[in-house]
Amino acid sequence: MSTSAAEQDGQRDAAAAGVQSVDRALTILEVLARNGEAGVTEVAAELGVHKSTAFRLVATLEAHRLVEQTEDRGKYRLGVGVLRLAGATAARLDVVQEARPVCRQLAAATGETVNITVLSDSSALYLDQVAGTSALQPHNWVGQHIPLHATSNGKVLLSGLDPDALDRLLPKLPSYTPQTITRKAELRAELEQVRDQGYAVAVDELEVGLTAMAAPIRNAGGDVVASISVSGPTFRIEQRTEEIVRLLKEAALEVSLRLGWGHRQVTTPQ
Amino acid sequence: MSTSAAEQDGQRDAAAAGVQSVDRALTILEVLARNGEAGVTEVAAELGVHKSTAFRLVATLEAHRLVEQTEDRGKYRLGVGVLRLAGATAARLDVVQEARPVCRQLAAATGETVNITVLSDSSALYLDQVAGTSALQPHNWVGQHIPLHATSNGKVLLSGLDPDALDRLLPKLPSYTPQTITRKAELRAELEQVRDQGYAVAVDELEVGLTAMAAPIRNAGGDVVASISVSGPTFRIEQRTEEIVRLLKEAALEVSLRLGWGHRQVTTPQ
DNA sequence: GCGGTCGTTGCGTATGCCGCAACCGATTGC
DNA sequence: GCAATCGGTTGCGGCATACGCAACGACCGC
Repeated sequence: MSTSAAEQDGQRDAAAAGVQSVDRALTILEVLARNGEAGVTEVAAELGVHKSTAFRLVATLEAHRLVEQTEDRGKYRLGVGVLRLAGATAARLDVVQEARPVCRQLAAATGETVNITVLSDSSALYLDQVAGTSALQPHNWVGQHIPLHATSNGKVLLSGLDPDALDRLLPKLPSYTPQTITRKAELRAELEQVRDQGYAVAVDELEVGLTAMAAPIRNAGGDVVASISVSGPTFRIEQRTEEIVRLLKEAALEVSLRLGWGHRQVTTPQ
Repeated sequence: MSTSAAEQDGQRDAAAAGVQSVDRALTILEVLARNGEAGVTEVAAELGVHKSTAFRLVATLEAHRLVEQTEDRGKYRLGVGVLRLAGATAARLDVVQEARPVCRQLAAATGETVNITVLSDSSALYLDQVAGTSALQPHNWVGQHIPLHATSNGKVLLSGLDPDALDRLLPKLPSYTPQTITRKAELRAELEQVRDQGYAVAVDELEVGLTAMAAPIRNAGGDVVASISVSGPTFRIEQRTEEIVRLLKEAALEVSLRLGWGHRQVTTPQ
């Protein structure tokens, strides 16, 4: 808490973080995640600490392979250690564990990219991705937070919540393309339809030319705990919607069954 | 330094880590990645520090969402923050970029041409090539689409797919030389062998006089995302297969590690 | 070549972390 | 039902340790 006269950015929630040096080190990771690359001086300025302090912290992170420097004398960026940790994290989540073989098969059957998402912090957190056979990885979404109202996964996740949670999670509905749903009433109607038909569609709503379809994954209690989606270029998807929806719903059901859904009386009120 | 009477595992490289508390915190992440879950007491024992120290560190990690505690009785495990960081890392991950220095070294060590390929549209797409030291140079394959069943790279890429994808991708197996595999059953057996031994060989199967060997490159999820190969005139390769295979597998492993392939035993409770 | 910037390193100091011990809630044994 | 145990959590004081300072070498651009 020294130099309480930190004039630059007062909005940093510096307090309430137990160990100062660790907190600073982890903040460095977040800075690197945000900026992609950063030098020691830049990091030091962002933390409001001395250059040498930032360097020691970065060096410690580097010793654990969490960051790496681009060249001998260069900037720093996130390292492979992060990916190892992420692999262990994903392996721990039983949703991912159970869903992975199903995702593989779904990706093979449709030829498109398959994703698993969960609700996290008012957005859709992408947990896993299996690339389709068509081509190179279009985009790796894993770890990204994506708006709920502009994606098929998001709609599915929202459809599992009680209606008033909608206002709490999504006070506003920003627009990304002309197709993005921006009116609450329209979104509510859409979610109602998702609940009815058991899947969601998003055509050009997040990105023009990108279409995705998603279905809910339920746990033993019947709650929607995750969402599984198939996505690809609109022109490839739109001609095969029925087939993909069928495969998608089968896959979602399969994962739900593995998680224990349907094995006991479901007590969801109508 | 606390009393390093931690008798269990002496191999901890305690020294040479700049900031002590940060080093300990990051070690906690690694412990959690390895064990899946751990309590404060367990973590403290593993680090050789006091319970309270471990708790502060874990609490700081928790404030950054890198760990989270299970609701019931307060064990800790890796959190979603790790996935966010991984998303930022994966965004810049490029197979070619990560593989290039390794390819260079492999080309120098073997003196032969090294290639990187991925699966694309039912064939092997050559992404990168590093020429060997020999004067006798093959042509540049980069950008070419090459049949999957007649190349070592193709076999490796196929070996990462589920069996029924084979029929979809390769309805027919055209012949290029007398050595080309043209029967599905034979190809299946060959792929099985590739999976077992971790590399593939193709001798005179695409072009008479051309031999290639390839090994799989895997991403964090364990999928085969690319293939790396060493190729050259049959007469030069055939006498050094064991050496080349060893170097090749080392190189493939190195690239896989850079892409996050660090697979760990997960001791999830049954 | 010269000023500016960046990553890196030795050093002294007081800052912030660590170990101690006690607390609390839950679970177990008798 | 009570005591004993175990595991996570918290106040406190001493002292190790992480920090800021300043200087260095390397690089870049004017």
